[in-house]
Amino acid sequence: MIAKKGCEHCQGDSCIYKVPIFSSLNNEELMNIARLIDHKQYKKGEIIIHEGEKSNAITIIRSGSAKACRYSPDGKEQIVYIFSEGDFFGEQNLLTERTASYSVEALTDLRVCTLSKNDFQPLLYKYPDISIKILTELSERMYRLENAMQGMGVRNVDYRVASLLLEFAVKYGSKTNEGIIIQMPLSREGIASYLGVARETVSRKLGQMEKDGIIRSLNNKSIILLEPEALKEAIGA
Amino acid sequence: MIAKKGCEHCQGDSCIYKVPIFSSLNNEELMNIARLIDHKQYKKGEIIIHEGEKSNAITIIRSGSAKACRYSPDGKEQIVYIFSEGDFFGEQNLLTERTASYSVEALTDLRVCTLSKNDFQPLLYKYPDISIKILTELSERMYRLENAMQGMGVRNVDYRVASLLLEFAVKYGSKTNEGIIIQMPLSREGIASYLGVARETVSRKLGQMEKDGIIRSLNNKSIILLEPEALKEAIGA
DNA sequence: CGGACCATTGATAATTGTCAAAATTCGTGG
DNA sequence: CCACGAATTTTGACAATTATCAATGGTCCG
Repeated sequence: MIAKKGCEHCQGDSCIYKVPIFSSLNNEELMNIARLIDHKQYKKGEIIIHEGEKSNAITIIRSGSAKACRYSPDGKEQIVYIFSEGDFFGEQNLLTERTASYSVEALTDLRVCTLSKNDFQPLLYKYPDISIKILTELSERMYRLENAMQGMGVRNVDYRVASLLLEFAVKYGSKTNEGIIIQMPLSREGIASYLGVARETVSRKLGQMEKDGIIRSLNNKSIILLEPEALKEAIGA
Repeated sequence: MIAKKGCEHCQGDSCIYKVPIFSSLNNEELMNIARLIDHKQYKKGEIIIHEGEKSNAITIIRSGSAKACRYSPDGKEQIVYIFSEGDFFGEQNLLTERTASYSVEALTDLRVCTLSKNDFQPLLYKYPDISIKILTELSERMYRLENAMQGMGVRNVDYRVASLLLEFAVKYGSKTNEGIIIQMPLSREGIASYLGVARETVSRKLGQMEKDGIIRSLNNKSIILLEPEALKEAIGA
């Protein structure tokens, strides 16, 4: 991990310009905040926070992606979020005294901004819009968690795999004349750990979908959705 | 459902005095807000919001409890939250244009306060503390959802039943010399739908725990935890 | 007391997890 | 650019867990 104090290298390209939570502020306000921000870089595989650790900063992703996960005592991993550019984490630490409820690990090389608790809290009072943006974003995340909970509670694995592909198609997909090509942020093992099933089960389900002509797997990191409509139907949407 | 406009019947006992999200305000501020609030009552079993409906108010529970649930097309229910006194819902509607992501049904007779979107939004700007209180509460809920997700993803049913009993022991339990007696807010079917398993499986697991001397079921609505420590051990805490 | 509703139990089936082995993919260094 | 070894993924066989269906037994409340 490499850290840089302040924003002297950003030259108007600071992360705060592209982060939704600051989007309601004007230029001068942004400049003031920019001075409070530290920049850091991580290599793929590096851990940014450890579950259970005390942290005193909010971290905002400038580029790259990361997974947030929890581990059970027997070592099983459950991925709870996938963060990409513009997403933030560590906000719990700003409000409560709770330690991190998940670990965050870089899925790619990662550039982030951090803002310490002491610097951040006054901003919430000074600019109520920031709180409201955060509330909006947390609502969005809760919606996803509720969905995931429902998926794991009452849906079978086919449904969950289909949901995941559609979710990734929106976030990491681009249209081609053959279908939607998805740059998968997770390995098969990662997918398994996101859906709460065994790695082998993911292989089998994707294999079946490929036989059925719904998807085509180019390699371990990209999948083409040949029949997105079939997936939407499978999840009843 | 019975509705009363304003707070003329509350006589200083308005819900806003007992609701955490307003706890940072002084008396005069509370009085001003009290005038914006409507009171409503529901009978056990009544639906307060339907999933998918548009709603323009935040609802705060004054007394009683309610379940928030989602239904899949084949009619399976997944309970995502259980709300009791002081909890609120509908806050998504205040910030986004999204329709309700879950239905809410009264588990007991219920008294609630509601505050309309139009009245509530200005408060967030006027009193940043309210946003912060809501953020804190949402963080709490996300923590629970993340836990639930992990439970459903990587834990077996024994673990989940044990977690539920411990969760309920804190919220709905009282100490006796025999153990902790829990007034269960949910039927066996409700427990099943909260944990994402079949009703029969819950019966079997609780039956096994009773055989093992860990719990004693008094009737369908109350359970005594004879060996809370055994449960804590079962969840690895 | 009776009837409706809810919970339990048993038998069986379906789905998914686990373990082991083979096949593929990936990244590095020549 | 190719080849090689490591890592990841796929496949198969089997086991374990839980869902489902059906019947029985309890409980609650008028």
